[in-house]
Amino acid sequence: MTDQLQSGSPKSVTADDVAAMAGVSRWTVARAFKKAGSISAKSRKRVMEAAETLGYVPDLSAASLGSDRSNLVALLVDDFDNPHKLVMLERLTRILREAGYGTLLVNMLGEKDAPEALLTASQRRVDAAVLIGTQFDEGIRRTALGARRVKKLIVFARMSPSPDTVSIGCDDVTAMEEVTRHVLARGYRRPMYLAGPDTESTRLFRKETFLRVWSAEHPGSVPAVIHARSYSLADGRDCALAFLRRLSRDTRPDVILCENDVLAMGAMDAIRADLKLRVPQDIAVTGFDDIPLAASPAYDLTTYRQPITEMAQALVRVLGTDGTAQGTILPGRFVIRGSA
Amino acid sequence: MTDQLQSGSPKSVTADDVAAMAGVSRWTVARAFKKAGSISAKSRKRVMEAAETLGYVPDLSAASLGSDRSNLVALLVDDFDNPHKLVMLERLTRILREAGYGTLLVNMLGEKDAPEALLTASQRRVDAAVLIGTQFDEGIRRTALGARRVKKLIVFARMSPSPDTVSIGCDDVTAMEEVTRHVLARGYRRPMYLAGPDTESTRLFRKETFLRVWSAEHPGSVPAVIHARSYSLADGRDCALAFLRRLSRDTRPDVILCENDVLAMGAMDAIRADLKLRVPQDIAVTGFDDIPLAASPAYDLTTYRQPITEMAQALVRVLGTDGTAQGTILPGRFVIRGSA
DNA sequence: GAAAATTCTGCACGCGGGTGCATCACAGTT
DNA sequence: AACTGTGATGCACCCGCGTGCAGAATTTTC
Repeated sequence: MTDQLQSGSPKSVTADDVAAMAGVSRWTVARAFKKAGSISAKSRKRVMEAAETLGYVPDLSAASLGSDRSNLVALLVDDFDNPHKLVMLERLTRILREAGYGTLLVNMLGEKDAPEALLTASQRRVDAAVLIGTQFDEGIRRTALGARRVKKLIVFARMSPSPDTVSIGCDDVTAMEEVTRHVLARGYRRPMYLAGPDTESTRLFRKETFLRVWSAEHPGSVPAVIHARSYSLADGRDCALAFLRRLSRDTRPDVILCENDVLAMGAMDAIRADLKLRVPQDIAVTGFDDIPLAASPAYDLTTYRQPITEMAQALVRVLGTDGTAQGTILPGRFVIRGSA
Repeated sequence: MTDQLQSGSPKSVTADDVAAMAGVSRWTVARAFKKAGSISAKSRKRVMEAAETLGYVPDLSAASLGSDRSNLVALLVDDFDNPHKLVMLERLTRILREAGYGTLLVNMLGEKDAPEALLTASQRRVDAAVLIGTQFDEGIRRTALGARRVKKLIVFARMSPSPDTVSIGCDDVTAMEEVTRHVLARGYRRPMYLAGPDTESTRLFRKETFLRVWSAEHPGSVPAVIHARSYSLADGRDCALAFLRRLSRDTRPDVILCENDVLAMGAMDAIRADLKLRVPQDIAVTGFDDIPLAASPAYDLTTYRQPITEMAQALVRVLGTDGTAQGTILPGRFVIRGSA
């Protein structure tokens, strides 16, 4: 029993073995495994039975050598601090697998690492490289041009302006309009915006939309905007605290709109644990993403849920498209809870 | 620019192209790319320069066809509800990549799906399949025996009794002894244990260790043990609430030890939001894993950190071992915060 | 019932590179 | 100057399957 796993069968079973057993040629075996293969029902049955008893499964890495598609997509992630990434990974791996794709998970260690990360993906002949909520894409795009094996570059949960990448994301503009209107309707007067790192490559329109809608309603008033060093709980807390601590009761904001839930939770930690204030009575907070913990009574965060499932389905559609595919922008859902 | 990505170069550059440019044979090119290749410094330099200008990178899926190793490992995950998985994925993908391995992320949708999940992995000729904190492994082990292409089956962050799998995990026994002693030292008298699903295949020794240590100190007293339906925030909360709600101030536990942080947070939500009690004054709570949010003041959870980095390094070592490798049990670190 | 239109089926060749061995060049020996 | 040992290099063959096409087996048509 012990070594069955190691040396159960010296060589793995190939299409030839199945062909021999079924009394057909290797190519007929291959046809039996393609849904569109022109093959008689009889021999397909024979082949499938032989494959079953032999435990044969086609070798995809060999298959991708001959054909020009591997049914493999690389998921490039650069920020594992955000629990929302786990939601995305779950949905993407599930839906991609159901559509017949394998997923290669590549950890981008930093901006300088991006080209190499893409390279390792291209070495596996991926059908597409998907940047998941990545902050930088311009440099990556250029290396993608170099790595000829990357056939498609897809930006997921972000909007890329590059003409040769496909973006699939949530409709940030509509979303943030809704959030801002809600904040306006609740009568808040001194808003503040807590954004992520202030890099020009960030392609979110949340901040801009908020400022636009707010200013339209309150001409002349310019909300404060601060940028956290990273999208992490600790940085969100530090950043919010550093800003709020210097303000008096009258000058401090009465609502903080945050670029995502993690920053929002950090801000809530600062407000409650550090400043000993209450949410939402003293300062209200909104987030973005609706990560699982946002629903916990410990935060009870008003936030906006991205349509991850629909976005993943759109991704599958793009993968199936041969030519130049269209990007997709999908509406999410505003989730009102107690924090604002 | 737009279509460079699509059709930049009709065919990708192969070792032959590099060989032609460097004036050597294809095999010399291959040697230049292996660290141990017997090749003269001069021709290696020529080859590398040619490869550089041509933008050549060896094709790993072709390489894995010829050799018997693919430098690819499959990560099988069945529970994306736990943020701790994200920590594991980050560490594993990082360290595996640094060691030259690619990672295939496979979402196991449920217990019945496990065999098929393993199959899809084996179709890519993975060097190993790693079960990450998976609840079931016995059934999987059997299918692994069937799927001859899976050369190694590794159980990560769990202990599997199967002789033909390699387990890499945290020393649960020592860990839980430490947690229990801490609880004892703090003078708690009516403990309760909140465990995950009660399946026999769960290979954690936390519950058993807690009961053993506690009973040794308090002979005769048998702590209550309840099982949540899943390792999710909501189930932890529901389960804890259902149990606690029926108890009076005198009979309810004064400390709840939870099998992981997510359950602990769920329990804290039940205690504070539902029962309007305080943590730790009314009921203390401990977790396990030390997920990032455990450090937030909103939970401030006393917990135990698994040595993920060391575990990932141990995994790399096992992958490099050709014969039957040894499992590894590593010590973690007890993290005392305010919740207990 | 024969000819024509359709399936089926088999095959040569290729994908990009690995393995093991045979060959070759060059340095050191006698 | 002929000889040997060692490292460098080239080559045949293989990995497991896809593609495109030609030949065989059916089915359809008149």
